[in-house]
Amino acid sequence: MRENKNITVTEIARRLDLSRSTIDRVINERGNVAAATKEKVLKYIEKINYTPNRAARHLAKMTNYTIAISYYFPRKFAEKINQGIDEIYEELNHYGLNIIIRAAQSREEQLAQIKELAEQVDALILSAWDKPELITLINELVERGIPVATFNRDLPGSNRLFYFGCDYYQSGRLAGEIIAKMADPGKIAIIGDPEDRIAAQRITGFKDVLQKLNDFKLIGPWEITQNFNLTASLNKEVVEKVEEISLVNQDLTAVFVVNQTLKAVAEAINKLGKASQVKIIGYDLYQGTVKLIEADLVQAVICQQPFNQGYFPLKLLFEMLADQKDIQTEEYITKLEIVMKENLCYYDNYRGLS
Amino acid sequence: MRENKNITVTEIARRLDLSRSTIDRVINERGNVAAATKEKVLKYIEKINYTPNRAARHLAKMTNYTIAISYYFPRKFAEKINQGIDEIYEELNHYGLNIIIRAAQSREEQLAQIKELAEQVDALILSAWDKPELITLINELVERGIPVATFNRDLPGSNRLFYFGCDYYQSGRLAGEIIAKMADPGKIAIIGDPEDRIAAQRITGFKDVLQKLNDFKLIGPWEITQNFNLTASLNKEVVEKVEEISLVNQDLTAVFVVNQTLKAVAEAINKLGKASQVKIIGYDLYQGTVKLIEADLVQAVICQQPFNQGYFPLKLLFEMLADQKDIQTEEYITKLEIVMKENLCYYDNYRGLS
DNA sequence: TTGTAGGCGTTATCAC
DNA sequence: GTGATAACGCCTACAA
Repeated sequence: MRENKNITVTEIARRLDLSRSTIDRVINERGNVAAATKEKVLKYIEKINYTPNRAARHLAKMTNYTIAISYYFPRKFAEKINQGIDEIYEELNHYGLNIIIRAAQSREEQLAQIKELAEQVDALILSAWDKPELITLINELVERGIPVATFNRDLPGSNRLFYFGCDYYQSGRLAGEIIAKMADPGKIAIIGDPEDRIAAQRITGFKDVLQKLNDFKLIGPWEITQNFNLTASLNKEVVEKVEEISLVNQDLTAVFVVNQTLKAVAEAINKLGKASQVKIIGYDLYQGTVKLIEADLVQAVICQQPFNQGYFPLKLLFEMLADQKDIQTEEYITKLEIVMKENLCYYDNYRGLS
Repeated sequence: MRENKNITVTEIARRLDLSRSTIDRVINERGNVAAATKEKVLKYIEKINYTPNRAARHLAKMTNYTIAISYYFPRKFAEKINQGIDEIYEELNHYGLNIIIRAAQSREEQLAQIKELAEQVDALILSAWDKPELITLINELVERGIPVATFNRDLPGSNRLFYFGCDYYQSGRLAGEIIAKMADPGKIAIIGDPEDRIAAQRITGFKDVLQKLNDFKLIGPWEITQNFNLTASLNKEVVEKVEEISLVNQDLTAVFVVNQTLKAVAEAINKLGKASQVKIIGYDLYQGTVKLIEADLVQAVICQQPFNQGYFPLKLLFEMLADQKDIQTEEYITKLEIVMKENLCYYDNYRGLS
């Protein structure tokens, strides 16, 4: 049984025969309290397990914090992030949370936006590509006392307060396990850009799981540049590349797609009539992915809780600013979720909770 | 950009040249307001999109609601439920939420507990087995104005306000899909008690997915009574049954375990040296399940967000009571999550968020 | 070093 | 019908 004792500062003051402000001084460490008094108050507070009433505190302080979020994501992924942002805004705007969202269309635009945002916010949350210039900027902000957190993509080398997102190495391992359990013995092609830090981590994890199994031989990775706005020509390039791979490797039984070319890859395999023979695994739900899973062209996709990635960084930072809550860890690692046909309904346009 | 406008009742009163009380009467529909005045106020409120400050409201109302939770679960599952309960208590106890948890050791004990709880709470949340007596009791409570919600196990035929938990039919379908993707062609044994409503739903879903595939033949279900405290003798009974099934069906390639006998089943298959040939799928993480997955004796397990099942029913009911928020649907369906070796770390002793 | 007083935005009670 | 006025628990001057 958890019960609200409802003891107030006034009540404590009455019982200890002191004034409310003295209690307040002790609680909020404002100084100017006799050692003996302080001791007495602390002891009593400890004893009755007092915690200040959040509603009253917010009301009295009338704090107002503006937190900005900057990212550069594919549309469908951004939508899910935004759902999380909307939810936490709904919960906390009455306690003084203001949010600025800046969705960039390119990496360059993003850097400019962050510079601009820095002047008008109490905290910053961003998902950005590694860039020495950006790291310097972030460290400057932190120096200036503006807390910065990263989400989805961490920024190694920077002094960001914490990272909220998935473990990409582990997500590679998970993909490896799924393929090992579903694919027939044979060759597995890896599609992705190992120049990209995150893709590289995934590929490493993937290899670590599969290389010790005798059933499979890994080929690739084939570099296909990561691009959110898959153009027709790029799409064609992917299709041709996959066709070639499949032709050269007749014993191809799986494709591991690390970037956003999942749709093109699946279409190529399907066109060759090899859909039932070649298993395809990828990441995240982008435009078109849903249909591929429904059509059994893609066996599974690994997701990383985009809703939470929008929701929690804001919550954590706001509670730090407004309630002096501590950040518990510098890495909040999100769950890796396996999405297949029969649980797809919970990930695509899911209007349920969390 | 989402920004806090911070318009107060006092401000509205000033602008409309009325008193705060009048504004309050309109907002909270207390009556005694001239039609014209009311109209004017409503229009203005609509225009500026006013919503009352939650902190101030909580402070002024000083509401105090006690919500009780009653369940009867295996230990490890209950632990996860409790984590969710703790979290929401942490968040809302300052706004007047008190919680009573009653974990029963048997169905009979649970019924008695619910009767007792009914006298001292503002709302009730329960996960209980179907029982005409219980349905009558619940309906009585609802009649008396005490909202009742179900979680994990719904109570069909009752007037509960909402159900929060998973779709068991769909969880059966998902198990079917996983097995279809992982198992070699052959026979699939179903272990579970079809007398139990939930097991029956899972089995139906499972069959609906697999029966149309030619690769597999379903056998069973074998009734093994559901029991949370798997005794040594029951364990032995399961092992013997599985050995027999495996012996009679040499082309057994998968076992679908609907109840808590997962560990016994896996041990039996392992003892027969058929672990690599026979894939095993089950539900939830119980004592011992983790080790089975790590040892590749169980391929995957389907989970249903136990944390959320503890967290959200309380949140929803409290916000209904304290903030007059509406319950949006009478069925909040939780995600079905696939847990395998490489994402097991996020489900077992996971100290991350959500 | 300690105490007093007023206010945050809302609700509730009373008087006009 | 309407308008004062006093809470709720905490914080922040300012006074003693």
